[in-house]
Amino acid sequence: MNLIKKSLHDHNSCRQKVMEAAKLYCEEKNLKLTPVREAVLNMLLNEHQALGAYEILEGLRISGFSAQPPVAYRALNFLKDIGFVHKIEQLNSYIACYHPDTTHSPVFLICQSCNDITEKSIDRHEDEFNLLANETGFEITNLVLEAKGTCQACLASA
Amino acid sequence: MNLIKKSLHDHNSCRQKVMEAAKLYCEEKNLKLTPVREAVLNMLLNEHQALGAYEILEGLRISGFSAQPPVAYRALNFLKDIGFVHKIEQLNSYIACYHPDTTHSPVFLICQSCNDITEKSIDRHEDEFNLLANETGFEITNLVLEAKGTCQACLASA
DNA sequence: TCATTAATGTTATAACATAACATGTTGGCA
DNA sequence: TGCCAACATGTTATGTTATAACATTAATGA
Ligand SMILES: [Zn+2]
Ligand SMILES: [Zn+2]
Ligand SMILES: [Zn+2]
Ligand SMILES: [Zn+2]
Repeated sequence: MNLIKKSLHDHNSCRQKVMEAAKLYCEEKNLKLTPVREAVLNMLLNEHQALGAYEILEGLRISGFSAQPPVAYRALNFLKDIGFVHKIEQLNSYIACYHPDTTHSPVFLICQSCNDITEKSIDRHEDEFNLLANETGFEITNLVLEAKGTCQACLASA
Repeated sequence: MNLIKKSLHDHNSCRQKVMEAAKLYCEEKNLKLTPVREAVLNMLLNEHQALGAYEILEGLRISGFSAQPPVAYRALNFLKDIGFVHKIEQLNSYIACYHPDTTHSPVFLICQSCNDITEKSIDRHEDEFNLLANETGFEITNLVLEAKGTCQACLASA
């Protein structure tokens, strides 16, 4: 975990803000942010990094929830569907989104050295992908954009 | 499988061309395209679609090779490392590359309706990703770019 | 020849994910 | 209130993907 980065922002307030947003969103859409779902989101917000489903599950077990795999996967998929969690495909792991307020195509920068993951965003209507896809009449519904490499901090300390 | 597309090009010659290229490449780089590796590449070139590691394994078993998982994974990883096979992260499956001659960042268009996968390519030095990454001093070593959606043929017949 | 490296064989297990069905909870409506 | 329908959770079992670890064999080249 990138400790420098973690300390550079008011993590507590950032966590609370997103949790509030999630509650509001669910209220508006008449969806339920149940205890399990809230616990999963909270765990991901706390960690501020990608977690595997079985790590989530372990956290749920500790918190007294049922700890069978479907419990974790259901909560993760719910949160993913409403845009508050993204799946990192290359890592088979899940990460909280800190700017879920807009429809966005997340771009993940995954540092292979410190495991820190940065979420960036691209404008879906200006990106190369829709251009590429349009050439062949392909209609995009979902984009997975992940870059592996080395972050600035790790490059500097190498 | 997209039969239209498959029939639109001389698949046999395209397969042979890539296989030749792979042999040449390995010769030049002093790498060995061993029987198992060649069998795996051939299978992927024949199918012209993404296959899971265990489908590959079944093919190997039929061809008389040892059929334990590591056999398939080693061959797939070898072919991936030299750029003749790509992994589709969203599908946990593997697909042959038909233009492995240049260093390229593949972009996959995955049709959710017919399962056809189209590989496109972006210029690594002009793409948005390096711009995004550069902003934060991140150095990219590998890109995963996958779009899910609906292909032209499926859109037309819907 | 003999040491070194690369490749393959083999067993076992880890890690990730879902099917299927039972049970509980909630909220509307007769 | 009693009932139903929809949703959420609990639970068991199993499916799917991938690697660790170590033994064996094959090729390379002093
Ligand atoms: Zn996001
Ligand atoms: Zn780093
Ligand atoms: Zn390619
Ligand atoms: Zn299609």
